[in-house]
Amino acid sequence: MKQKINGRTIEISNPHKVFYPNANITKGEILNYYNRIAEYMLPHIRNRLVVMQRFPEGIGKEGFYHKQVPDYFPEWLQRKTVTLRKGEKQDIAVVNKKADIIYMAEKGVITFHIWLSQKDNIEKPDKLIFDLDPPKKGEFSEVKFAAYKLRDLFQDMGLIPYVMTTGSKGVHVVTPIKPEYDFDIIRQYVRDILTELVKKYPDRFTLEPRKDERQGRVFLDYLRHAFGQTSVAPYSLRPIEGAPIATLLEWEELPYIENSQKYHMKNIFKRLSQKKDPWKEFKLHRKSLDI
DNA sequence: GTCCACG
DNA sequence: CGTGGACAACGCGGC
DNA sequence: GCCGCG
Ligand SMILES: [Mn+2]
Ligand SMILES: [Mn+2]
Repeated sequence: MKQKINGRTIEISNPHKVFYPNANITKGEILNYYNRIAEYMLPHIRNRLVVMQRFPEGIGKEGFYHKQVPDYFPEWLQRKTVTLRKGEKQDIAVVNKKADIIYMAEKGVITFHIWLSQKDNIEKPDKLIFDLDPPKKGEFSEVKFAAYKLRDLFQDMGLIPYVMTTGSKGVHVVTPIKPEYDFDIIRQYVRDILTELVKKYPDRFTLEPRKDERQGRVFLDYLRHAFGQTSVAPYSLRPIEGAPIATLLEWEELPYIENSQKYHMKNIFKRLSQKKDPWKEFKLHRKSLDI
């Protein structure tokens, strides 16, 4: 079977292979999903380097993260050569068009993880991302409490924070910024800010990286702010039964969200047909940080 | 999903 | 010619 | 340097 997109012909293999065993979702359905969702994804993923999380045998078998684009990927898929901390070079995939998403999905990519910077300015992130997860199963309300506190914090700084489910356990609070500072500067800056917030709520928040030291507190994960680190792309599927999706929200919806997997392959298009883009103004809301 | 050494 | 097995990430914090 | 973590 073949599909033609953006003038590229993509050969689709094994469309009937089951990728989500429990729900019986096939590779063909995943490709159909990415075909339909691409227009919503592209504004957020375009011009960014991506790490592919691949499950060529479905989520019932082991998957892997894939950064170095293999030579057998087509020449039309853009690579960006980056130098790792250890000095080695790596050719990372860049998403520019719908065909890029579909090609990667054809190669078993279920989840797209994207850089916080764009391809022409890879050293400088254009958004802040804080990853908030429940300290224990079923404590999503703690995640929401943390999200609101971060929202207030950034709004008070004159910034415009947004919120999304990750489709896994928690949420991301994402704030657009002008790409003016390197990752290391940003990370130190946000860490200092969060340290103050933790002082205010020492029994609910922590910056402790070791799980067994968190003691029921929400880890305010700021560690995505580093060169080469990624976060899940908007509208990416997750490799979890039920095919949950990282979904952009309005702050006004958050009170009614009870878990991170509320939106999934079976209900997302109903939502999209009823709701205007909750992040429509995201790029317009990039502000300078006062560092 | 693709590659390739090996039978 | 067919196929089993190899392969496909990395940066940060803290000890 | 290595482990836990995402
Ligand atoms: Mn998370
Ligand atoms: Mn295979």
